[in-house]
Amino acid sequence: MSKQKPSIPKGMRDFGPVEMARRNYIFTTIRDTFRLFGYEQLETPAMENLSTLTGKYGEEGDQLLFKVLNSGEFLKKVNDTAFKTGETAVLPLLSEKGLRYDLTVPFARYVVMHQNEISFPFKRFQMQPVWRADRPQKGRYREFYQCDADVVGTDSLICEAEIIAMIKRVFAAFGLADYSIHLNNRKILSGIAEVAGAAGMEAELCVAIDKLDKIGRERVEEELYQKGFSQEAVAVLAPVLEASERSNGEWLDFLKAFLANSVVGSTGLKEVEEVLSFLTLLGEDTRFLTLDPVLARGLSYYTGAIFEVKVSGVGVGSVSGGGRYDNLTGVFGLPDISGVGFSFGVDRLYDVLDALNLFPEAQNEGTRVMLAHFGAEERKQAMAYLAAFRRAGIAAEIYPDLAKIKKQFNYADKKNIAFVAILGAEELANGTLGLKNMVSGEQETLSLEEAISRLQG
RNA sequence: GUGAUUGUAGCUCAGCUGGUUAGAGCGCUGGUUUGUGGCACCAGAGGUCGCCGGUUCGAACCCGGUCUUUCACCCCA
Repeated sequence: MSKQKPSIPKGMRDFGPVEMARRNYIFTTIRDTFRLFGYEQLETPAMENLSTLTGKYGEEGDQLLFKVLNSGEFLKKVNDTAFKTGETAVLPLLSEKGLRYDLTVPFARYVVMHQNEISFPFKRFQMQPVWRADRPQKGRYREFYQCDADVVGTDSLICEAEIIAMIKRVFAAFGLADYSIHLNNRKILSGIAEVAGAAGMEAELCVAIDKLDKIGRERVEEELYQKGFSQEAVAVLAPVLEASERSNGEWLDFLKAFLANSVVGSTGLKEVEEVLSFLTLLGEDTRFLTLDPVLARGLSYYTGAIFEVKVSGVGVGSVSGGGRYDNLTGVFGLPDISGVGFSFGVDRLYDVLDALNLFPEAQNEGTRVMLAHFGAEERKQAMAYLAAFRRAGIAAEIYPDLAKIKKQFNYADKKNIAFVAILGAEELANGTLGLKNMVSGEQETLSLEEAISRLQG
């Protein structure tokens, strides 16, 4: 065996103890919030049948799926004709499983498979990694975690209001004060397209319009022309694209007039207003909430509300997003189930909290006391103390090797252990132990009971 | 998928127009200190210069390929 340099696949990461402590802080905060709002946890397998995944994320999405090679003689099924036909013919013969691309589609699959056991509305959350084979870059990885919460089986806009409330709760818990929840509605986008006389070109309109804050009005208009929008259409869109920032109220007034002749558009607007009023009933103000009719988001399956959360002042993309999808389970044979959901991007939240220095100081979540010993006899006695500490609920460990006391202290110091309990010949004879506070440097000689109460304090 | 970019010790990085034995800081190991960590001083270990190939008398340095890093585009958490 030749030596090989250890490495991990592109775009994937290890998480060390410090990172894990911080990630768990994020997970715990989000999980507590989901539970507080009545969501139940679900997990689905890392792999799904490829047929479950393909065609759900558009052509681009299919390209980004990680496919898993069939086990056994995976070439057996590939014959000459298939091989000559090319990838599209060969792929299904080679691979029938793939890694999940998001949590929403597996959830939809789950709902359909278990429709008879589920009582609707069904509220679940799911926190698991997903995989995408795109090129990694800032804040984008090939393996990353999503924390999804979805409700299916109701079209009540209370769900939308609650999603906003949950986002606010989570962000408040993190101490984030400068962020905004962008809210839009797919029907408003449809209405805008309709008013512009480009009813069939919603998708193109969305992709272009969504980039407004990123590339500016002129380049959006350029792109619209490129995609075949007429002069008149772009002219009609002008007041929407105007850079001047409107307040939520101003947007509502503007849209009421702008969408007056569009039935869908007006419906969308009504939905937004209803979400806002439910939010008020929940006792939530509209701080952090930005009406953003230009927000489109990529995924094409949204049919109602659309959310996206951006944190200001850090170069990280959106940290959370979601929306309502009216017919997600339709492709799996269960029509007319409306759902709404959203997702926190843990990895991006991590970057945000890190950049803003918002992680709490690592509290004493590690070992509280380490037992150090001067020899084999002392170590034996230390084992008894070790067990006693643990019975008392004190996180304790023993230095496992017979080593110089200096080395043992060094270990405790590196690991930020608060106390070291020392056992030497003297302590052994007296039935005591030396307890040293590693921060203050103070040391006292105590009985086991005294040490326990000191450590519990 | 397109266009750039990065790779030298465990980590962060020097390394001149190609020249003989590739360096620093931090960390690590040992010692000053056989009952005490952090601080200081001393000593030491540690590198196929990402990998493969090419040019050259000679390559960490130049060229090609490949992997990886980072960034923009597309798209997206």
